Amino acid sequence: MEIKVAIFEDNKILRQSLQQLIDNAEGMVCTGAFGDANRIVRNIQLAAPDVVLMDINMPGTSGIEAVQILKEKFPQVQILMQTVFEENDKIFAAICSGASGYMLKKTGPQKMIEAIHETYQGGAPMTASVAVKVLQMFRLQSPAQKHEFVDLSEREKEILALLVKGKSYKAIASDCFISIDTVSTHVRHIYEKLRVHSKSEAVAKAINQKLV
Amino acid sequence: MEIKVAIFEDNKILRQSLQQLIDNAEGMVCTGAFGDANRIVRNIQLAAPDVVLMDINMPGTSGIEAVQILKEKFPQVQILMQTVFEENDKIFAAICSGASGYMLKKTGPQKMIEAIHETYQGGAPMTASVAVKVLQMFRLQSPAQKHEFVDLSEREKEILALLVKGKSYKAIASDCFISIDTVSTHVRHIYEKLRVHSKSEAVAKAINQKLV
DNA sequence: AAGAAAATCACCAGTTCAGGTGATTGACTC
DNA sequence: GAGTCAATCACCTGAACTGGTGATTTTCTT
Repeated sequence: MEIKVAIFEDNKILRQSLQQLIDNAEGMVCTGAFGDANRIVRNIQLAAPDVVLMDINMPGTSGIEAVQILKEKFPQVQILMQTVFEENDKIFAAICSGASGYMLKKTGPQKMIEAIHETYQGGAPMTASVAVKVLQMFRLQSPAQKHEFVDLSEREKEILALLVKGKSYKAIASDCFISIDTVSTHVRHIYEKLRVHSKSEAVAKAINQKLV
Repeated sequence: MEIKVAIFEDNKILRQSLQQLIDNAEGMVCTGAFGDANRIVRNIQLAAPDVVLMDINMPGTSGIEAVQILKEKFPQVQILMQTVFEENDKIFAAICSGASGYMLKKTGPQKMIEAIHETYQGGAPMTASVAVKVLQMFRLQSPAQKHEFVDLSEREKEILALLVKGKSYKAIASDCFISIDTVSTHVRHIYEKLRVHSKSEAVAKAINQKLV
């Protein structure tokens, strides 16, 4: 069975050459080529593709929005993003929206065909430079916190969590069935352990260090 | 100039066949092949490689630890991880420690040579299944929050940032060279826009939605 | 059984905050 | 030129918070 591919690309020349490339390739066929993503739902129903080639910059509905719509309505369709520039935030947004792969347009035809096959098989083809950026973003996101080892008691953690939610001492007292003075004492202990001196510092530290 | 490659791999057969593969390939040479990462600093100094092939599971110093050591002492060396299994946490740890690429051992020789070249050129070669896992992890980590689009003025963002740092109105007033009453007014506007009613709620929202 | 730690309560003084009203200036828009 | 909005300042009240003291009970460790 051939892989059915749909193309969304506003540049007519590029769109037609992609269509040719795909139709001439072994094992795949282009079932639709569109200049924008405006009537995407209907167009996808018409083309019934396995894989979608999606340009990220298009007039009207952007490629990113299109991915979100597609992934919601046709989650089985695999999406391969195409772009000229390697913008961090675009890459980030596309991946989070559910794109499977991310190729630069300067990619050669042979590599492009390979990428489509890989996408169809559930892979995640990425242009080298994009892969590097993804790993970089990955590293930035996670290792931020060096757990300073704050040893809060259960009760203190509970109260800290309520503080983070924005509750007042009074509300916490009633939530925990304790007096407001007790809350105040716990909070003081929390401040000592976190080495802070206000509610907002405590909240910031709690979130940043994932204590809650 | 040939690419100098060092191998860390506890399985002798595999180590030797990798060495042969590299020595027979165009444009690269194996300058060291080691069965463990125990004396890694000295071994790296001896081999002076551009690219290191690192097995993730080794007796003694693990591949992950070795990556951390290498990236600290020889940050210019690119590291290509090799493993039999696709364990999420291992992949995660290797990437965060600074590995450039991540290939399964079942990868064919031709692909392996390509991956080494790509690593040397600053790329991030990944076996398809690994790339998919990375993107999955990526999606899990970030998309928790739907940016509610809060339109704070520059001044308000500035003050919100100081609130997050745990500063009091008085401290903010003196930092911004404005009166405490003005701070209070700005804070009130911030609360309205964020639809919160206390400093700690505002701080929590600011951090969670990355407004600062 | 002694000691430590957690959880609870109380009182208190001074500070800070939340939210309400009202007002001025300058920049930008229609 | 009228209207809007950001930024600024002022005054006020009641509520909330910070941090200090001291004390009791339960639970866990040694």
